[in-house]
Amino acid sequence: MEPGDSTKQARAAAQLRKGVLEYCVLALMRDRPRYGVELLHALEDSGALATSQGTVYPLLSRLRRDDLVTTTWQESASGPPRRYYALTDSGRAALDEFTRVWPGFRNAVDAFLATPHPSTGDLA
Amino acid sequence: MEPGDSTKQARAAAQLRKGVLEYCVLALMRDRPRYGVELLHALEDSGALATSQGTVYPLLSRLRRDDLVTTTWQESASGPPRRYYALTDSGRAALDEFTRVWPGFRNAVDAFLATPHPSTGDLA
DNA sequence: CCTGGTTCCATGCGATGCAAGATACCTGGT
DNA sequence: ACCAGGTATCTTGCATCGCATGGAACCAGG
Repeated sequence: MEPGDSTKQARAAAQLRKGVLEYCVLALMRDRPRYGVELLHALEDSGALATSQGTVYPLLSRLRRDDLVTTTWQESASGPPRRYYALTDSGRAALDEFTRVWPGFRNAVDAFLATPHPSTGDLA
Repeated sequence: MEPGDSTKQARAAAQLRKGVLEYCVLALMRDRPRYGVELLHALEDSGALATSQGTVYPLLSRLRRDDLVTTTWQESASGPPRRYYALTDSGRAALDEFTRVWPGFRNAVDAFLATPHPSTGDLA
């Protein structure tokens, strides 16, 4: 996906990311603290959720503002210090919430796409 | 889900809807033309994608503006006339695009949520 | 000193969902 | 004729979010 890509497919994928990215980032921190570029690379590797720094850093700022993550600076062997992001209790709760909500949402979309007649309610 | 609901769960679901609603509405028109309130009820029935008129009508306006749907007025036996929305070729193409993109996206999110270690790339 | 790689962050724009309100049509009761 | 209630459409203003762009700081090597 090149930067200047503005095809319909890219547009659909872009809209799709909205709101989900936040929780995928939280999920990445579930095991251990991560730093910005690390998260960026993990999202890139996933393919469908690849994004840019201009998206991740404001997102991380919001997470910190809402007390979903805490941060600690840590020296790096090769490069400037890294700011590591770790889940707070609120952050873990939010992630759990999302994990509960997601399957229902996913199945609903699957139903709309799969079924020829996703049931308007009537059958007459 | 009450109107004034602002719990974390509702917030997560709201963010989730972004970008997906458009294509679910298109999917609902796949078989036959539908009118606003009909679409609204179908979304309500799905549970996870329930929304309000203030969301659906601007969305339908955008779809019409982008030539993804065409509309025709039709009398109703009980009530004011209804504006029926039908897919255009572009609309059907957009729906197909989304149908192609969605599984990859869905699986990516599933992977992030399910796996304890969604692979930062390293395995050492 | 200067180039290049790594890491962080802020600004401005466009798009989207939503609450709230406004308008119009039809039916039925008084 | 009048009014209330349900059906159906649409608009306005707000908050949020993803993203392109640009900038700043730190380290290593030539």
